[in-house]
Amino acid sequence: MAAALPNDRLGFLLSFRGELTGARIRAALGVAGLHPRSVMTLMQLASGATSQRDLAAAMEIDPSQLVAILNELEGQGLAERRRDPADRRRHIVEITETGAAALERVDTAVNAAERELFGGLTDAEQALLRSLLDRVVVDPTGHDCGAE
Amino acid sequence: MAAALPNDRLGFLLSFRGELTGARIRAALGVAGLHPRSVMTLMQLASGATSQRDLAAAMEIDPSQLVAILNELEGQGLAERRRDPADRRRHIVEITETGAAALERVDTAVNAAERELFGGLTDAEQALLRSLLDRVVVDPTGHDCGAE
DNA sequence: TATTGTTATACTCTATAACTATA
DNA sequence: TATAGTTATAGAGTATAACAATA
Repeated sequence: MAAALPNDRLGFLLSFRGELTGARIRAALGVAGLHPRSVMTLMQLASGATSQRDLAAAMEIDPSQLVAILNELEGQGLAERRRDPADRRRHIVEITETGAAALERVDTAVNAAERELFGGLTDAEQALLRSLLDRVVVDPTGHDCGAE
Repeated sequence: MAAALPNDRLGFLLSFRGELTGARIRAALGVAGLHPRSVMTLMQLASGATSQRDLAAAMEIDPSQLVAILNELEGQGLAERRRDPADRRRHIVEITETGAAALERVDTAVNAAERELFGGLTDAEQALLRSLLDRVVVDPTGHDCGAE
């Protein structure tokens, strides 16, 4: 018997809709002329200044990848690196006022994107969708399923 | 004011859960030792034989990308190419019996993955999630969101 | 001249390891 | 010796253009 078609499967549906939603969100993140990864970094920095090591850990990326992102952000005046006087190996990374302003423009664009994506759902339905999604993939531990 | 944090936004939640779900599904697709793209190709071929051009169009990938996928599938005996006698430019692509058997193993693995992902939800809740997801991104006009 | 499949090229992303400067 | 940041290199994935065979 034929295997179930992708479009009939809830897992595929969630994966594909998530991909479309991600693409729409990423397009909104680009309003400030920034890469999505740069915006995600600014969002992290908005919570407070940190070292590059901690920042990379929070974003779950390798510290070496963060270098290029921060170079770009610093070149655009959206973030700043300065040496930690207490440990001169460390960089303290901070968002600038310009960076915070860019983040606000991005925020407005993301709000618009979400209205567009979820505008067909009532507030109650959006809350329901959120609660259902929160109960998916509840236990990612156990199998790393080496998709290598 | 500070921008909303990613985790507070339904768009980010859907995107991230979709990504996790996709990773779990792709791991399941790998049970037959195949790349996800190869499995997706076999799934398309299960609907019937086509030319490479039509197959690429159905999968929304470039025909040149399909070449490597079919080389792999043919090398493993899971699909076959033969010239179309009516138009010798064309290749007719078909799934083999071995390919169909591999697809069934994959199907079983995907079923298991979906039980794992959505097992915390009742059947009614799964149906609800499906219907809510179907109503997201209902109007991609203006943006190029052409999934299916 | 147009179309089908193929090859070649280039660009992005990512993962990893080696290097520097500090501790 | 260990750590923070940086640089360099290689791999996967993808997008595009050029190409040969056929119509």
